Amino acid sequence: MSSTTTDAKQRLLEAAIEEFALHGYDHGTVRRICGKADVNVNAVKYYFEDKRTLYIEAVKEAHRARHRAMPPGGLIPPDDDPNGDPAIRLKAFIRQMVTMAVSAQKRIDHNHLLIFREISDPSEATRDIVQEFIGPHFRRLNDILRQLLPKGASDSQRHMFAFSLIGQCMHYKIAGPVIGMLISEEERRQLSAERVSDHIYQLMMAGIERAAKTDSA
Amino acid sequence: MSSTTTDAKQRLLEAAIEEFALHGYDHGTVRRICGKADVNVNAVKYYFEDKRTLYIEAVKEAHRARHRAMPPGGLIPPDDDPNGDPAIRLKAFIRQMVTMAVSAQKRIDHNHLLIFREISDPSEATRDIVQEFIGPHFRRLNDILRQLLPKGASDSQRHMFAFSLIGQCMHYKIAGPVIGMLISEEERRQLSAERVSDHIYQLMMAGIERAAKTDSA
DNA sequence: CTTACAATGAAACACGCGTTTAACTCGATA
DNA sequence: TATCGAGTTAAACGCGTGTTTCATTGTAAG
Repeated sequence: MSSTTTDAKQRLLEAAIEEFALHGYDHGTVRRICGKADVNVNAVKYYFEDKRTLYIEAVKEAHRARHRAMPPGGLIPPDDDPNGDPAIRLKAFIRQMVTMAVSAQKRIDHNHLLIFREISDPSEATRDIVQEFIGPHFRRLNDILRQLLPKGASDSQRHMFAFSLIGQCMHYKIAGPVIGMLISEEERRQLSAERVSDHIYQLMMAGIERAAKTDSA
Repeated sequence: MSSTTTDAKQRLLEAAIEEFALHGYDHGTVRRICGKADVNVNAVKYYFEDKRTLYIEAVKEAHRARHRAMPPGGLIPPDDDPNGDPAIRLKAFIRQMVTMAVSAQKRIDHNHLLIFREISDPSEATRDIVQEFIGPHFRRLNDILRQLLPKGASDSQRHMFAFSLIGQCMHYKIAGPVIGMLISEEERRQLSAERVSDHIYQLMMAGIERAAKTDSA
């Protein structure tokens, strides 16, 4: 059995996910990764040729790991019925994304962190990530919005709504440190995933309803 | 006359703004900066002690430069009357921010780039930047929102509206590359600063009006 | 027992970085 | 003219990085 080799490679991958999620590709060092994985620095060349390849494989592994451990609370909820109430689906979508954005600090989910980082700081692997990982979610969001927006809404109109939603959710993660400097710590605690996601939901629904009115007018 | 010294220091600052705006603090190298400024590497120690101080001074200079070259189309329009129609002020605020976000590619404005980078990728200087530069804009936005939102709206409620606005605008810059991978190039061109800012304005106003209704109910 | 080979380990290499040192230039001043 | 000091220059230092080399281990096959 080549159990040890698989173990070492797997440990290396998981350590890389954590390292790159916390520090990004550039700031992440192979020495720290190997330290976490308890393997020699040479292992990265042995198993992955170089740092760049290790990173790409780590992102892919993070993707696979997320699909493996989907329930409960996965990104694509198993009960997201395409024929369900689109408003409820939208609310759930927002809730999940905000939770990812604001709660990634306490319950550290390196797989999610890595994806967020890829979006805000693209690397050579971003094209793959977008196609394999982000694309499906973006299409699902667009499906929901298509049902909610008036029939006459154009693709670009719908996409702007999608970007508005995504932008709001991601802002709490990306600008997290700056937000912490702009408001008091006490108020920061009040911005729970529940409150924030509800706010975004109300805002989106209000905009959608307005679009419906101006469209019919 | 100490014209040459001032020249060298100024050239260093401007080169640093460009370098840090394009590559960020970590990726920016003092050697490249000195190359652009056509000065010796030691000049950064001579004039600014070290890289970090040079960076902070560069950001401050970028701030000053923006205020110097304010009209036309500056971030804080000279005609932003605190007593003017808050809806119009909001529209202008959004328009300016979106313009910064989407047009920073063609007309390279290193000063703006530097600020955006500070928000999405904080450095040691971020605390200063937030206090001196971002804070005033954030407060101005909150002044506008305070006039538009119902009296009973809490601080955190108003702040969430502010973050929603900022998040939407910044998303077009931060997730620019990913957006380019999600939609066609033709549609990408359709997302002009005018359309996007109008969309965000409509969305925000709809949300504000809904808040007013639910508040009075 | 010997061999073969995957796996590991320790050390060094080559490079770029920020930083520092020390020498040099050159105009102002006494 | 001699002196001083601000400005500038070239070279090196110390460090951390990704990467490479080469020796060593452990295990399975011949």
